[in-house]
Amino acid sequence: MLDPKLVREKYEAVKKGLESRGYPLEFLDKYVQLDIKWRQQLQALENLKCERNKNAPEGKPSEEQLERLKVTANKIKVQNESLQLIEQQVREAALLMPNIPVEEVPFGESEEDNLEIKRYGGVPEFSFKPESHQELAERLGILDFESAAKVTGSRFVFGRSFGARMERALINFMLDVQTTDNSYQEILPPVVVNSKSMLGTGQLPKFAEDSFQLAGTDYWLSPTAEVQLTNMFRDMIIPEQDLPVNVTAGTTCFRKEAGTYGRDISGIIRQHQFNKVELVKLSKPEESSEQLEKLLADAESILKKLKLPYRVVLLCSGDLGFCSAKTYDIEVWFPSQDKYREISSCSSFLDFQARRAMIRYRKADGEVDYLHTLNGSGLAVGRTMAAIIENYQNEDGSINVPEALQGYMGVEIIK
RNA sequence: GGAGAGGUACCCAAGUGGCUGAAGGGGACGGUUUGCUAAACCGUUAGUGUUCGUAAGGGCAGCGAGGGUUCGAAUCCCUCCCUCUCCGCCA
Repeated sequence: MLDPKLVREKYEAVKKGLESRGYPLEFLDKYVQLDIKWRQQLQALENLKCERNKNAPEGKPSEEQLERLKVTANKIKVQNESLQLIEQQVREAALLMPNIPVEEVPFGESEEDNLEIKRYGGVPEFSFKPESHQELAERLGILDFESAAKVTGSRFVFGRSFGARMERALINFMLDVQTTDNSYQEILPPVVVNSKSMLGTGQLPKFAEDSFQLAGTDYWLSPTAEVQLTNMFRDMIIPEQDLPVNVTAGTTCFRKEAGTYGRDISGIIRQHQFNKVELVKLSKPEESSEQLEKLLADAESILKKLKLPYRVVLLCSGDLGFCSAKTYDIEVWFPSQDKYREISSCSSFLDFQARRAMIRYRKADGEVDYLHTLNGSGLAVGRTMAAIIENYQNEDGSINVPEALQGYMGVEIIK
């Protein structure tokens, strides 16, 4: 949620920011109108209540007094109903307004306009035509799409043998690195979350169709551990000296992938269920920009250790996620597709989520303010496995195990 | 799933319709005393949200959450959430 005061006082800046990401300005203006109306109605109600409180009788009121009190009470009731109506509208409008990009975010309309920041590792050269991870994995019998189609449906997969083992190895490896080298606290959260949490991190109300809701309940299958790790701190005031908070979790995530029919239909790039190691930071506002760089470096460190070639792009305004003010995507090289594909997304939300979820901090002088939230994948596990299979393939269809993973896998090669 | 008990401020806890935005205790903080510490005594201690205001400073809300009854609700009624105890079932 944007700071309502910011919208009131810096209208032009807000307008410019929202416009840059393609948000329809009539929605903004509608919100502004509602906000003005809401404040007027609020004042009216509060004046009535003030009057009531001033005239409150000490004990039992006389008949005459009672008559007057009833009149006021009725006025309050009517005014309150009118206020509630507008309040609901203004709240809804506010919850549907996206965050404003920070200054350094390049203007652009789509993926095409994202800014490449850096590349790491050369693109591997193969003396043969590299195969897709799906072809390789199915032949090796480590990924089983047929069973998944039968038991569940499309966009699900069974890992088998070293396919199952590598997924587990990667989760352990990633968590070990993040907890040991980069000092995150490891969390094992529920993967089922309630609507309030989904609202806090911005999955609701706008993106309900992207997640699975458990029938007849207020529960959702979490689409990302960002939801759990951020909402853990909902409605809390954290002492300044405890910041930054760094937490990580390896969880299973569930997404409907509505509207992606036909995209990435083969392989494990886009699944309804996947594992991800998530990194979440809570930061003092003045440090969040620096913390985003750290977060990015923490995510990158996994790819470096696995010796996978990647690049980092800074998302343009039009490609930013709803809550994000600034996002770096890390894209790993997929030889079979001859391109880089997203494997991590590292974002700073400023106080946007903190406002929704009421996550604040107390400064040394006692003042309380919203903190900044950040998160990033460190990394998407299935995609990492796919990238390893493709980048480490041999001509005979066997796959070398990256050195960093050999201890976790117990083998040097999968064949 | 069945039966019961609860949720009040940093913690414990009193409070069953107006004098309660809240007794009492603990803790914390400040002070008196003391060579220092402890003890004792005195004092302070709802943070917060929101709105009006350049500000100073007002207003309103707030006793798990949301509704309702009432001139008036921590207190009565309804729904929901959470915690605990016992029984049943279970990885």
